[in-house]
Amino acid sequence: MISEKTVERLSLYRRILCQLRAEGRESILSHELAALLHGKAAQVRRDFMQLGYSGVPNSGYNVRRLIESISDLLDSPRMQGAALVGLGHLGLAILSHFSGRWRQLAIRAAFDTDPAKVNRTHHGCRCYAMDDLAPVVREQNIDIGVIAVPAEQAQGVAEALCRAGISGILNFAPVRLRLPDTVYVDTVDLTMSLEKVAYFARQRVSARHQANTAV
Amino acid sequence: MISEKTVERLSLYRRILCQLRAEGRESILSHELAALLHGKAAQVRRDFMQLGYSGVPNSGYNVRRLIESISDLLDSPRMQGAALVGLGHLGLAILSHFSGRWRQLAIRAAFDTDPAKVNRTHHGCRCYAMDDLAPVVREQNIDIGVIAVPAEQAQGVAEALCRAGISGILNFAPVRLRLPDTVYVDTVDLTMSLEKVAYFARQRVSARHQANTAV
DNA sequence: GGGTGTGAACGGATTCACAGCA
DNA sequence: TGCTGTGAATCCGTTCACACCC
Repeated sequence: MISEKTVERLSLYRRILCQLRAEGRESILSHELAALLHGKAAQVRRDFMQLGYSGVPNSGYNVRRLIESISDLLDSPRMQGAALVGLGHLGLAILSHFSGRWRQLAIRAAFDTDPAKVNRTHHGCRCYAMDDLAPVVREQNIDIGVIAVPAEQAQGVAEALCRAGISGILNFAPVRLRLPDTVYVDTVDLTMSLEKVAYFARQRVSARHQANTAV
Repeated sequence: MISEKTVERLSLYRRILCQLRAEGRESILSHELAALLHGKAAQVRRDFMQLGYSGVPNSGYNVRRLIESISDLLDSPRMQGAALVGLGHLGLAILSHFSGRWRQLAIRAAFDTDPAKVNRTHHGCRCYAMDDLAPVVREQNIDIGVIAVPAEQAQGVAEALCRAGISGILNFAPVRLRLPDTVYVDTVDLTMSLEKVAYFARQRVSARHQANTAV
């Protein structure tokens, strides 16, 4: 019902709104929020329309209520747990990034094949052996998997997570996962992102050069 | 001229094609490639059309030539260099991910404020103090910046990179950077990605449940 | 026959533009 | 007056469908 793009923006709105609230701001206009997001005011209004939250003409949106409204949509009524597989640098980065920040969504367990990491706590999160994946996922009521293992192992790990009953995966391995479409998959591909930046950076350079010579 | 989405896919095509080449595969049909990408054949053909590379009816595309053709577009004729700012777990993850993998695009220098990291080599990459950013960027002919610092410092780092003359930024900090539009910016937002997965994972669960009860 | 290349149709997301309201 | 909510228009990416070629 609500589109992927809209959900992404709602997540960003919420983050910005929380900052504003912390600064004591009580209300905000659509075009102010748009400016902060590099978007257009109409888009902001349409997103909130989908949310079902209404603002007030001339005084805008109430920051606190808007945050609540977005949270009603984005957060699960019951706690959602995530499992992280792979405790290399990337896994550790993810762990420290998410450690203890959200109440409604937390990484509850980590998994790795390295015996030196297993049965220890990293950034406040216990690391288990891969064999324990299914039981731990079930016991801790985990329904999201985060994959931070090398490309070769990603497909296997993804399948194991699915068998354990997970319903969403955030994948950092540079592979297109083949999974039943009962699970939602989002892949963050660092290589692709860097190549994209490299390409468009070059375009900007030549555009700049062109503009200079055109004058 | 060529869209962002298309560039993303070209990057993925190339990776898959390189694997195929390594396996000794000489040619491939549009619908085979589409299947590997979870896309449609028409899309693949259209992407290659934009590239200006033509296949042959009934025998498809020559793998080696196609890779060359994509590389002509994506890779810079002269080497492109990148600078990484922030050597926390995320920075190290990025460094090890990209270390020595590409000839046309490499991370040439890293920067951090921590004196324990400065003037040492990490994953084959020298770490400099932040003060050296501008001179090193200029000397090493770097035109891409990768930001892997905490949110609070990201804007400042981004501005410093711009002043040093960079033309593209890959940003991992959860902030919308405000920069002149002469630089291309792509932000990879882990928090947003995870929240998105969490949301759609929930939707899948209820969809599954609905399907079960509907029968 | 079974591919490719591509104009045309489609669909979803964004933006415009304006009615309605404080 | 200056904002919000929203139908209508527009834009852009994707997909269809078919002419053309091996």
